[in-house]
Amino acid sequence: MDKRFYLTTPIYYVNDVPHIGHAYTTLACDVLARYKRARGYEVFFLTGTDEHGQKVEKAAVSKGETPLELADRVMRRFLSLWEKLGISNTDFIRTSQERHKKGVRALFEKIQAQGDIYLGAYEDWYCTPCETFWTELQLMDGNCPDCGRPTEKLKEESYFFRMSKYQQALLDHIEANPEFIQPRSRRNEILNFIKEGLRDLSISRTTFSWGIPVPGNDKHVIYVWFDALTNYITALGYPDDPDGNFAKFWPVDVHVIGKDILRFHTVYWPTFLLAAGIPLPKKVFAHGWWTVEGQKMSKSLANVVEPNMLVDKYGVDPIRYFLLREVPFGLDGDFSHTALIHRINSDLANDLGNLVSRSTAMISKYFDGVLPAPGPLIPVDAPFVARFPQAVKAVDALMDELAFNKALQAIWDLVSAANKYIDETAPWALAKDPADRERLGTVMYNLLEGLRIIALLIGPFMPATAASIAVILGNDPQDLTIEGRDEWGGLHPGSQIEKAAPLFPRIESE
RNA sequence: CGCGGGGUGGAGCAGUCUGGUAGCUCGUCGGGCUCAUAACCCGAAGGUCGAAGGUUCAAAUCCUUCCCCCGCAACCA
Repeated sequence: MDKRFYLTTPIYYVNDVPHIGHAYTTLACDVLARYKRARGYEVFFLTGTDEHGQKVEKAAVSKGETPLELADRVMRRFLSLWEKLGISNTDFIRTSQERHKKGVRALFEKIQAQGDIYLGAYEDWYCTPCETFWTELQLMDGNCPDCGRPTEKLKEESYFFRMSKYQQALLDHIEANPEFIQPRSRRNEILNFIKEGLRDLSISRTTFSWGIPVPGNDKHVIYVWFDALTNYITALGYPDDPDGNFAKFWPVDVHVIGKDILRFHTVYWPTFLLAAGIPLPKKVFAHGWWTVEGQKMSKSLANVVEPNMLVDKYGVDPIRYFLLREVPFGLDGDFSHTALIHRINSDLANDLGNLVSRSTAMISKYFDGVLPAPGPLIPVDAPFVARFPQAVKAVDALMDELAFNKALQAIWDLVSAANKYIDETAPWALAKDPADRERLGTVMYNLLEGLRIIALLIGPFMPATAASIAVILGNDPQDLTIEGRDEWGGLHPGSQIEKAAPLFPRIESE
């Protein structure tokens, strides 16, 4: 098996400041990246910012700064949020960086050299905010079919990419690779779109200058999507590949995106790559959107959820947990404070936090904090112990499907089982009779060993919590490796167990 | 014929692709326990799965028709 894994977030457009949607995409990738690392993979986890285009140019002008100054400013907000959320990206690419521009030019030239880019003229309706051209047929009452705003008729000299030429090849690829577009409903959407027929795509603009000039023709800048999508290979070093990352990590294992940019990633990008003779991504996964308290997120409603504020109020791990647990990845979900508080109190404080508290309290009380050696298992132990290897396996499969909420469910089944195990074995009763000393030790060992494995599995989702539990168990909090440590029996009898302070205080309703 | 999402016990949802005893979380009610963050464990009540028709030995799940609800200014994952 190939122990390398490359995954990406979209690069975020600097015309907007970070909100919960950006955080969601990036967190999902971070969890997957951490999981794969814990499984012994060499992981390349890329995120970054998309900085070119007319909208950025206009926004900068209106604020009296240069586009690059604006990009610098907004880019830093993304960086600081990622730091705050514990994002473990390998690289951060900016489309204004020379390494990127160089790669974009190279890709453009390569496709051009083989005859799939030609200079033509464009006469169509242009929606400036969407940066998209529409044909007369596509317009709705003369307005942009996507956003409904007015369009203007533009005749523009433009370079075109022969996307139509790759229609069949793309269809064949999608048919032959059912995993390519996830979830499946999205795949059908795209198949229908392609079957309606692909037009050649305009891939240059002459109406503004903040972008990458077309090689050999300074009047044109390269279309922002051609520019932006290429980040996925320029970050690896395409075309020169000085560090060997491109050879090592391409094709990408998964592009994680929001559902709004599906077409760009499953039609435009793959056809560019086909034309350039570069292998296609293995998977594109489009997740759903968040509403807020039942309503669409919007600036006018002032309900855009600001991730920094959330983290300050509730802590990083609870937010990471909530976003990935609450909603199946791929479907839309609703963000509400009551749901968040409920998750924190119920899942984190009552189930997990309390489990850690009661377990370590008993070790402390009955064994002075020294982990006893387990004796023979009796029938009540076996099903409990047997759950763990099953769950480990299930979580592994679910992570590969990006089914984060199901993976967390599977882990929480273990937490519940552990709480139930305490109830069934009633250690407090065993503690009363010295004759049950060995039995009590067995129960306590099984409990703490279960906790160790639970903490390992939780690690990618809640790194700080996993580290805290590791400390409590006397393990190295820096090392959250799962591979090779997920088998039953990893705790050493005799090690010192700390009596834990509450991991997650309950949030009392206001 | 505009597009998209949805209608499953009180609430919020999964299950629908790959038909086969209707499931989860919360809430409610009852019980147990006392190690623990008034946390934990068990049990119960509660649904003709929007409607009608069809296919089938069998349909929440497939097909047909219909009804209802939500979103579609901008921003954007």
